[in-house]
Amino acid sequence: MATGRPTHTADRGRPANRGRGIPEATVARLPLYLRALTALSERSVPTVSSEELASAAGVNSAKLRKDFSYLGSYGTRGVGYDVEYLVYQISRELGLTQDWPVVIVGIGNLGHALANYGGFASRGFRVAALLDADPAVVGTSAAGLPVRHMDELEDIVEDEQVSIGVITTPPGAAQQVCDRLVAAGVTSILNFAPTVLSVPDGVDVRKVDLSIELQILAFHEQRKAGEEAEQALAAPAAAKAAASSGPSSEPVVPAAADRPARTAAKLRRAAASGTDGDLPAVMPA
Amino acid sequence: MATGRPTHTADRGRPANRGRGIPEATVARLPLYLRALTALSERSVPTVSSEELASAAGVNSAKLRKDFSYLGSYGTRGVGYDVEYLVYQISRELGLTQDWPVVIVGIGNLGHALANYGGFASRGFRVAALLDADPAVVGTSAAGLPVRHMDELEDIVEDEQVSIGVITTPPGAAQQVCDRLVAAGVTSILNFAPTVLSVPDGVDVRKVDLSIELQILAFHEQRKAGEEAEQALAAPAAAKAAASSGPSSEPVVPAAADRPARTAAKLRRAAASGTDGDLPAVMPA
DNA sequence: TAGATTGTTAATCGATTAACAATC
DNA sequence: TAGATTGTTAATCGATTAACAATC
Repeated sequence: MATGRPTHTADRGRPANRGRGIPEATVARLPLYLRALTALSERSVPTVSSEELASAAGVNSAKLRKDFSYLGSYGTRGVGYDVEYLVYQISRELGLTQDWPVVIVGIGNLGHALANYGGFASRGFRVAALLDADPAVVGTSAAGLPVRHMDELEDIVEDEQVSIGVITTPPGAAQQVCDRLVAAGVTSILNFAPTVLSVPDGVDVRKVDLSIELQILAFHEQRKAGEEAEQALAAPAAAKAAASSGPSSEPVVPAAADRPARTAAKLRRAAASGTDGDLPAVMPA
Repeated sequence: MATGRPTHTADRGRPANRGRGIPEATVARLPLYLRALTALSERSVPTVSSEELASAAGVNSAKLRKDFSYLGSYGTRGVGYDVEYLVYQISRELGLTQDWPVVIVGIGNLGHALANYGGFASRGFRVAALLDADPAVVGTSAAGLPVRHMDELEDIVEDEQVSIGVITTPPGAAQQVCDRLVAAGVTSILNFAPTVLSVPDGVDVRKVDLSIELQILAFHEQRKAGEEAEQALAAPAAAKAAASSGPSSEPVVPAAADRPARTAAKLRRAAASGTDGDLPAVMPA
């Protein structure tokens, strides 16, 4: 495959960088832009600048323009982007102009929640079937659809041409369900079970993992606590230094000082944790 | 802040690269390693090599060793890593050795699912309260906890020293709920509503968005369809060429050929979509 | 034309990877 | 010691960002 990038031409509708082109990071942001554009479209806003749209999508405008440059030249200098046209182009790029039947396997709390999720149907995705292995659940209904038995998985995938499967089973069942989905012909899997799935080449897996997200937040939260503890310790000395060096417009203790309750909680945590170099409470056996 | 990296020392328990150190990409993988290590620990496996652990976590071993090098030198050359010790070190690094009270706001299907999520409690996270604005929901219970009214939010955050909030409200309510959480002292938010939240500096937001994940899968799925269509078109010619160039051990049409049903579905989709340069069905007004 | 805004460049930053010296 | 495996280096790759020429 050629690695040379084609020279850019500004003709509409002929993307500059098709083929192996669009970076993953850009693909991951296209849905954000699309959502912001859809909101503008509903308000009948005809055009939008990169600055406005970037702000609505929560990114900076340089990144947005770079992202769009991978799709082609869909803007007008001095004016901005045509909202409707961009909605269409991004939808097409993401494959949302076609119908994507999806099966959801595992109809517990989470499966129910997903079946009822509104944003599902709105963007080309259609719940083709809900499946569960539990006879007590099979035959009930969720979001107006009957829950069918796992035995029907292969037939449904074939009959409905399903290429996307959503796994919301308990972790122990996830790999087995994944294997059956893949064997039946599914090539994209969205996995909500906290398990690493192994799949053959050509099958995409994305995972959504509540526990991981919380742990990442906890990491940063702990770090904030540590920083505020340091600031609090440094504050008296700094205040003294500031007092002796005459009037200053800069506050001595920023941000943290005006949120006493929060800081108190964090100091307590910082003291309780091993953040500041305590000996580990557990050592290797 | 000093940018010079301290020289690495191999003493246990004194991480080489603390402070502004650990890259985000590494932080995001620590929970994966921890999960794999916990499983090994439950099986009483005493030590594990980077190769084995990487495989269990679904990454490559070079990446894993690089990741661990940011934490310190916790392995033993020629032997591997002590499972229990590493569980402790990663837990501590992530802040999981302390208690993290969490509030969940919005007790619909998804809120219920999260309240019942087992992985929640197991790793230092504790559901401090379930909150909802709907009087019909307030007073019911989920996962053994009563659903309380939004009015109690501020008191609960203060009393229970909550620093992490989970938003599972409809999108229209998310920003407002977020503002209240932040005003009450919450500094980390996990957002399941499909909305861009704006928060002041010092507050972390992570989002989980089903719709975005599906759209990313659809993008790749569409691309697969396009590629298989190209292969199918190229196949007859390639087969002819191969036939005339004598015996060969390489298959002419790889992968796609042995999954006829799937390929048929994709060819249909490729034909239906604008992938191959059809004129757009929608043009700007 | 003058003002506005895109699309592109180039510099910078951060993440990944393979290879291997250090060392258990 | 010989074999195994870590921790680190350095090369490479991909993503971000600011700046600005192109141009509407």
